Amino acid sequence: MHNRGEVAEQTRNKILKIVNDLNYQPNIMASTLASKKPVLFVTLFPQPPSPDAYWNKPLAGVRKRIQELQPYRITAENLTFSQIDSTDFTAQASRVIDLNPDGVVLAPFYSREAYKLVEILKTKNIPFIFIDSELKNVSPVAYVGQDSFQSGLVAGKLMGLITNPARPVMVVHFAKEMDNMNHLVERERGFYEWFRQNQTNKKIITREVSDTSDNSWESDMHNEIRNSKPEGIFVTNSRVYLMAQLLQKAKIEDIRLIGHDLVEQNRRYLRKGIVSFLICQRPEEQGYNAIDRLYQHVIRKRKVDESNYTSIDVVTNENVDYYREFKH
Amino acid sequence: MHNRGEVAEQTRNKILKIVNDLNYQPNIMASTLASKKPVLFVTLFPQPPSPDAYWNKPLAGVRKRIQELQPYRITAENLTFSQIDSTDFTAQASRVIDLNPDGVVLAPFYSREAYKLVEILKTKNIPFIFIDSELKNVSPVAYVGQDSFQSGLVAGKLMGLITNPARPVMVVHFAKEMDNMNHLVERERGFYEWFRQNQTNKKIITREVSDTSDNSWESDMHNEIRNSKPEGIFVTNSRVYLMAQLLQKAKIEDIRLIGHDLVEQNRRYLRKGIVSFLICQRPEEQGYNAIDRLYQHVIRKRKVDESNYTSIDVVTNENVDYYREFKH
DNA sequence: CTGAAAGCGCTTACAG
DNA sequence: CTGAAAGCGCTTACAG
Repeated sequence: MHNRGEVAEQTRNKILKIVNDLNYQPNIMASTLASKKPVLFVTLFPQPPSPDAYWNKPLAGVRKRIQELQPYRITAENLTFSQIDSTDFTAQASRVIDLNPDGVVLAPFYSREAYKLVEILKTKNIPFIFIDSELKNVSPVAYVGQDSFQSGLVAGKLMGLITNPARPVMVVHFAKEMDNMNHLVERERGFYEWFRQNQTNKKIITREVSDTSDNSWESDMHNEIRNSKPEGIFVTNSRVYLMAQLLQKAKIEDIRLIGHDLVEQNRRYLRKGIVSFLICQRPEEQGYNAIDRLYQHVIRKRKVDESNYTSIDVVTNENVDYYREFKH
Repeated sequence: MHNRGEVAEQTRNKILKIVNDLNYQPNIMASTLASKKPVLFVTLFPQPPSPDAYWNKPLAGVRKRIQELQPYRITAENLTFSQIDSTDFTAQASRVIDLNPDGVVLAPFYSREAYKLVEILKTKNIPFIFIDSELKNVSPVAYVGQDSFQSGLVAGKLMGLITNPARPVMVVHFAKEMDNMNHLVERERGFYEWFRQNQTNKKIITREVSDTSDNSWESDMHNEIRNSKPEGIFVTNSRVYLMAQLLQKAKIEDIRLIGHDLVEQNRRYLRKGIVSFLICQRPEEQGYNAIDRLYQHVIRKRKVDESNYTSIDVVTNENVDYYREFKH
């Protein structure tokens, strides 16, 4: 049964039949108790720039599931890499390898560098799961994240509901290196697609803000707004609070704002009514699920669903309090 | 440590201090392995009238968590009672008692009868958790459900978005015995409250449909619609598909529909565009969480949060596919 | 290679 | 009352 040594094919089948007939289920409690072998999972996520930042949330979910799994002798090492320096990803990736983990949860933020890490994991037979975004053609154990295009459709619909069809709207990306940010592009595509299907003549423009290290982007954006006079702005990521700040400072009150993710600053602007909708993706649940699937696959030897798209939540002032975070 | 016999207070404290200093955590695996004592949880939910009906969903969540907890020697007995006959509740309640369970999850559908059951559970020291709705002043281990008033606010906001402020809207309850259906009343209150705060002059009327056993309600409702000409209808529970059916049959296409819960028929009308929004409450998650809390309380002896309001999800044609059910 | 013993960290029936 | 042994259902090092 444990594939120890050679057994005649016939005997093997006979035993397997009996096992099957008795519907034998090994007792995991007894087996983890008897086996002293500890299990190590490693996570590799972007470094959150502040305690309220988005990437703390998947980590909270990871921690929760790890804590629950503590009796199974599972521990985790949570590594992070710089969101502005791709060489740091490579450095952390080699730490991942050095730890020789039994499983890895990975946000493949820099795709080129991530492909290299995945290559090594595969040769070492270390199972891995993608979170947030995925690399194609590398067959991970699972992908846990959202469907960005579809969430763009939702953003489009909501924008369609709260703006006059005759008035223009704007899409804003706060990001550098857009090529690595496939998410944002997909959200934008979905947004445009909704209007293509439902309000063909809607006027939409897209702007990128790649540098927010000083305030110079603000006056540029302010001019842009004066020129194109949008009635609504869709910010494709969690940094919608930056736009909210700008509108507040400039005392612009007739522009509707839609953005992503329930980080603390966004929550505040949602409550003030400056942000109309936030589209959310339950990052804590994603972290929790990623670890759970690794556990199911590595320890329980069960097959897990390969893809796990989390729900696309529409959060407003009225229901925001019921999208609470895990307690840490 | 196991409170066996008498120990001098001093010695007791000394030991407890050492235990504390060493940060001793008992190993649950070893303890459940050694203890042959099985644990029985009982659930008592309304009987689902069809395989697609709402109350199958909490049950699916219950089953999922029970299955996960199987190695802990936890089993469950899932009892149901008739939604149209309160005496059946009492009959099933006495079966609950006869089973002498280690914990109970209870939907207190008929409040008077439920109070009696809770009374007995308390004298027998059997912990219980409410699901879906709760009884006041009986201190359950936890309540798992939604905030109905708040979800009414969400319904109001959405209705406000998709209807002209100058046009009337209608609230429809499909229910008999409204006094026992506090949920529906609270949802209605929240709905009115949103308009009170945001569109004071909005015209809203409420209608009750208590008998849908034959089709006679349909012509009555059709007349009602012809008279009051609502632009939108809010159905306060999962039976919004009945209204959708009526609108479809009568070929009425200019009325917006908002309702509750992602049952299969509602999903279909959402896809067809006849229902604009469904407000949902993750019933599978509620069942799952109820069992989990019972487990945390009974087996792990941990304190659990007393109330657990689930999120108020806004589901549209664009995001419906990502609110999937558990696999059974 | 393979059978049988020791041991994982607890609980509980039992002997003293 | 209370200490010490047996046993829960497995894994793994070990002897043959």
